[in-house]
Amino acid sequence: MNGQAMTHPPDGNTRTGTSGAGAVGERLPSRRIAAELRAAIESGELTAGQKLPSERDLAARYGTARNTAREAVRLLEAAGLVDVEHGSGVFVRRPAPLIRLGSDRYSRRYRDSGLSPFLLECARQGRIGRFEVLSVTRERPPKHVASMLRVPPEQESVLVRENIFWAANDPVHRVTTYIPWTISNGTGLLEEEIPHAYGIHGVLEDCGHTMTRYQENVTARPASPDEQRHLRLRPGVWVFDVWHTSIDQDDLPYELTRFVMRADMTGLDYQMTVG
Amino acid sequence: MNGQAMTHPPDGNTRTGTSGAGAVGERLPSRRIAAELRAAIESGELTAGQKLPSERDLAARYGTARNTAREAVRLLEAAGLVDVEHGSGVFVRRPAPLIRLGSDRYSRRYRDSGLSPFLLECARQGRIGRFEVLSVTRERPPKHVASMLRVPPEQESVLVRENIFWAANDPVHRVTTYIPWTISNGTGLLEEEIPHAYGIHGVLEDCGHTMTRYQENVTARPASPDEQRHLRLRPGVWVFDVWHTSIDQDDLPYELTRFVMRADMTGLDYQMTVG
DNA sequence: GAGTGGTCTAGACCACCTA
DNA sequence: AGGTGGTCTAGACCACTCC
Repeated sequence: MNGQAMTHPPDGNTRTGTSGAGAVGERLPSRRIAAELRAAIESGELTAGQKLPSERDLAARYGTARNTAREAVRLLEAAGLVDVEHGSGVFVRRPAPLIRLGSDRYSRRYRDSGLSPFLLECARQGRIGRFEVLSVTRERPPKHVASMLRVPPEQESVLVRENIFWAANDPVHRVTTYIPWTISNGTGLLEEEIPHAYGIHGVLEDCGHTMTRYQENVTARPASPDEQRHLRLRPGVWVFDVWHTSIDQDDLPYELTRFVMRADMTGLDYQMTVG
Repeated sequence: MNGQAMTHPPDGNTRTGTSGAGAVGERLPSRRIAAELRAAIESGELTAGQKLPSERDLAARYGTARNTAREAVRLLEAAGLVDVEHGSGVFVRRPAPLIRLGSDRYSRRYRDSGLSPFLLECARQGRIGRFEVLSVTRERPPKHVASMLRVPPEQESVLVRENIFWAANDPVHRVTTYIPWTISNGTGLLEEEIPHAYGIHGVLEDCGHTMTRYQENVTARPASPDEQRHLRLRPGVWVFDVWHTSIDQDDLPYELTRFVMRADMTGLDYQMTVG
């Protein structure tokens, strides 16, 4: 038999009946296999961490080519239901613990905790956070950054700090911070090691910029190849792309940070007052 | 020749040199094709809306099987770079216009615009928004909803409204609103047509609940099959999953809404004050 | 070394779109 | 009708993991 003219749906196979009714109605073999596995996962028949049958097993059970079983696994992976481990197998995904970022994380009441906002959130959630400094440079700002920070692009430069934020053993955020050179000059922020327990915001506060409000623009998109590497992302995982602007007591935007956060391990909580 | 022992990389093909250096270093044929197409897109050689070579073309050009060219297209699709149209071809994706939701959309200063928050944002951005009512029911609340709304789950019921929000011809949000029955009873909110120009929040305001603050919890995840249908999502597109809680002048959470928003067409803007 | 997923071949027929 | 993507077959070899 050749081609797709399927005349042998595995109607009599042993799985029918053990999985939910969700799998009924799927006509394509790959979708049908995926739907049955999905039903098994959602019904709890297959539990988190448990191993699925191998692709060769599935193909044999359903009487399909291996590629077809493989396609089914792919659908489940894209849906975020399973983790595929090269060489070991396919496993029902264990939901990753979220790092929840609260909108109060910059509040002055945490000023004396000795923790910068990200480390504070990690500590709140019982995880050990840390920073990795990728680079600290002085650069001409991109147009978008220059206009946000009110820096004339042809005149001034900005301090750029590139970081990875880690929660336990997972790299979760790729962070780029821009500060006008006129503000950061002489503060020690050009050093890798930040000379303040409270981090960048401690330093900026000491030199006269207190955060009175901030703005965050949130979008989401597929990760770039670069981000997939840095954040060790499985294929198909999206990222949050958050642009954060800090505004001081004089209404001056004095710091701009881009957070690229793996969207499968990040939550954002905002508490707003209505004016 | 069989198997993957590739001994004929298309080194002398005509594309080499026309695409960027980003394609160099890819060893697998599928990745290499994807990288060259990606480079062509990112360099502007292929512009938005333009058609890519057909899978059969690509396979011939690179001397691979069609499946291999297809895999390359798949990678680009997952990266959000192209749209695959069954029967017509593969096209460089035209960035979809974002609906930006501002944190001030519930502000009372828009009270007299005659537009509810979503329609307001559409109008601001020059698009025509509309609601589609899927269902209006009275139900026992899920545990999570009951606790948020402080409704004892075994005693009370909630009004549940299911909507699709449309921006022009795109379904963009799948919205579920929960209101304690003790609050919504007798307000006319059980009707499909909401008896107030300002929408649900107008009705609730008239019966004594003014929004003084709200809370939004934002996560993102792959769309469920159901959401893919309702929002007409291309494979691989994620959704924002936003739980919004409205809190009134007496600090009572009186309304809970879940927004499932296609993440490729939605942005969230928050303006925060630091306490 | 046995078993798993990762990639590839060289075909095939089906579903859809455009003309 | 002809071209495009969608799915499938029945094989193959490679890369990785675990015993």
